Amino acid sequence: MNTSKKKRLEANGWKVGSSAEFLNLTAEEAAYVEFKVALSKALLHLRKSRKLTQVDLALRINSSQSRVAKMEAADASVSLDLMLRSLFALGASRNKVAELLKAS
Amino acid sequence: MNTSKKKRLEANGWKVGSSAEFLNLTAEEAAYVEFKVALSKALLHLRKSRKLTQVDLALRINSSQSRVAKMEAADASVSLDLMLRSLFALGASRNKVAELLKAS
DNA sequence: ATTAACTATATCACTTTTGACATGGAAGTC
DNA sequence: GACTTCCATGTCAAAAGTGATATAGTTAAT
Repeated sequence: MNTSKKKRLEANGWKVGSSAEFLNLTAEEAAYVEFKVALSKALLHLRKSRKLTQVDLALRINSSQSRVAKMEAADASVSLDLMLRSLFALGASRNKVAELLKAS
Repeated sequence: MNTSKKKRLEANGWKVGSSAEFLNLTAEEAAYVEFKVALSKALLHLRKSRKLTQVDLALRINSSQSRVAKMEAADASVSLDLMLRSLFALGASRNKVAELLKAS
């Protein structure tokens, strides 16, 4: 990973280790981040397809517009739990979610 | 839902509402729980197939044996984040996880 | 150029999740 | 029985995630 990418990740709150520890974490950490990004895209698309605003969705899940925005930005401060709960709140089935998660 | 099931869920820390609020939450909450259970089963099977003990896995993910046990029990106190991170730590790919999540 | 509607980003008190630890139970070995 | 290995469950201080709020940026319409 180059320095600028590392900087970018760190700037968004992602912990980026180094050396051996870094190498150990990379594969699973990368998978985690990719997974989160896939969820964020799915969320955005599903929300749009439902013709809802971020505020609409926030109300449905008892959250706030800012949190929805962060979910869709795959921000490090949001959990996969919240993102998945949101997808389910938008009516996505478990199978649908599984489908959405497949690598593009 | 009958009373005994409700009691069981509550005893394990699941919040079970009632009346209208209860009805609203059911579908997505059910999807969430089913999702978590699917992950817990996948975790158990993957760990076993790798011939690892709960302690082994705990060490790999910088967690503890008790947390792993709770993950495999789909305990309410564990996040999907931790469970997914664990799956990735066991070498599961995003596609593999998507596959595992399909309803049986 | 204003206004209105929607989204992005930052901060913070409060809540939930966490690893660690303790302990008990189950299944096997000697 | 005593010992070992593995898993289940409870508790708790510390860490991470949360909704709320504020505010700024964007897009479109009049």
